[in-house]
Amino acid sequence: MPKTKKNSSFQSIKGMHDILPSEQLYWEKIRKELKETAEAYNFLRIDTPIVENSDLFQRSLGETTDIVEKQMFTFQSRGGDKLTLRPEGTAGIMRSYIQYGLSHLGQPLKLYYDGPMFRYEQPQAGRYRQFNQAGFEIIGGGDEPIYDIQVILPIFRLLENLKIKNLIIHVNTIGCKNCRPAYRKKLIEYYKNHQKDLCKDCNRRFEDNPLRLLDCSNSDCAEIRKEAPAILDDLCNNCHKHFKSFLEYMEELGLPYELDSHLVRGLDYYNRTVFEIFTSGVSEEGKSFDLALAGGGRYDYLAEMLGGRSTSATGGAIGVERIVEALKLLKINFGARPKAKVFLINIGDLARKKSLALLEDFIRAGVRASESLGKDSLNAQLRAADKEGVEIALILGQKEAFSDSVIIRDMKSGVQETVLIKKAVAEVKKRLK
RNA sequence: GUGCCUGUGGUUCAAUGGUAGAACUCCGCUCUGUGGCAGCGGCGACACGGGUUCGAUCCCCGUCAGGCACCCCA
Repeated sequence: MPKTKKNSSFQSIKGMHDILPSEQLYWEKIRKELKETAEAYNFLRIDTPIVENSDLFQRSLGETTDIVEKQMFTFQSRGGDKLTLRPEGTAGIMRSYIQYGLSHLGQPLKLYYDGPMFRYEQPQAGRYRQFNQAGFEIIGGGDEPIYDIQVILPIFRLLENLKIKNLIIHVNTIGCKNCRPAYRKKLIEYYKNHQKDLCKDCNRRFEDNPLRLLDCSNSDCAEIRKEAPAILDDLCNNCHKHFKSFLEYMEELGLPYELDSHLVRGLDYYNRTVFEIFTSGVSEEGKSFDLALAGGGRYDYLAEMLGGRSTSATGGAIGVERIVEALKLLKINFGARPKAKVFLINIGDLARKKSLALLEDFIRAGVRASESLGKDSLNAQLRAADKEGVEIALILGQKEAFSDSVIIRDMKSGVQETVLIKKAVAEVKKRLK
């Protein structure tokens, strides 16, 4: 047969990765911890669609944010609606909250979720175009800082339970609609005099999003920033009290935090408390890393922005791929997948027919069993059994098939015994004890 | 979107301006009813397109993909 040369083959879309069987242990563990943590802290699960109206994100995230300007996967439906693959989880949840009047479920309402998000970005380490976030939201019930803490706590505990070390919570406040505009003005005022010394990115930020001037890493800009007004000095009374109280809770709980006056989140819907959680360290290969694992903040204006009643809210999300990345860097493993205990070997047509039914008996009895029905030789099948590391092999050959019996072979000792097929499950169970 | 680096079997790596070799994995045989070891064998690759050349996997350009950094963020 002449070989046909493939001149094209499919591969996954840029920035969208497969989670292969070899990685699934991480994901299973994370999902399990997420569910347990969320339930321990009384959060209710919510799942919202992956696709929403583009307007939902435009209005909630802000027209001039990077996400809306250039990172959304937007398309038109056959009906002509402009739709977008969700770039984050909060907007959809708030939409659902308003749509179904979820305030009736009680206030505050604590919700959690996890699922894929989409952003059209340049992929690199720990950054994908399709990625998974797990998040916690607390909606309604007032804007007390204790709710900010109640979002940070489960996120932090979840990371802790996954054995991720060196966690540090960067916190800041970005004020409210009363004090932020004044501060913004002051900031612009200050930077206007230094505009010519700023890097070109900062000149762009100056126009679009002045708060972002605060986290440029350019050394000249950093120099200028030293003298820049700090928002902490310009908070209104309420915001000041709010943040102070928030910090007191952090202290009280002994959570490792760091005041980071440059932390300003990119999305418009945030106000007051903002936070990001990092882990850092040195991998076994000697590579040092500093990973942002989670982030969030208060978003008291979002409900109104979406046409709902004014409702306080706060939340945060974890980047699941980032966690997997951290677990790999830290060489954290969670044990192996449970293996099959029994391997069923068959030789000959009659035996093969009977072995399938026998396999069913084991599955129904809750004994993990494996087989290699496609192989013919006893050797090959024993080898396969050995590779799977089973304790017991069942050999169903022609002779046995005729007498409705089967050989039970202890793989370690090599001791064998022939029993009737209908007694096989019971006999094997006895041995596995 | 920008800059730098990189694309050779499933994986990790070689070699070469005259179309490629190994290790591991996988499959088979030795062993047609008894595994692990060993020996032997098999499947399997130059990302794609164009250019230079008698001839390109190698040199050049483009595309795509990956890595890193910026931007931004999870």
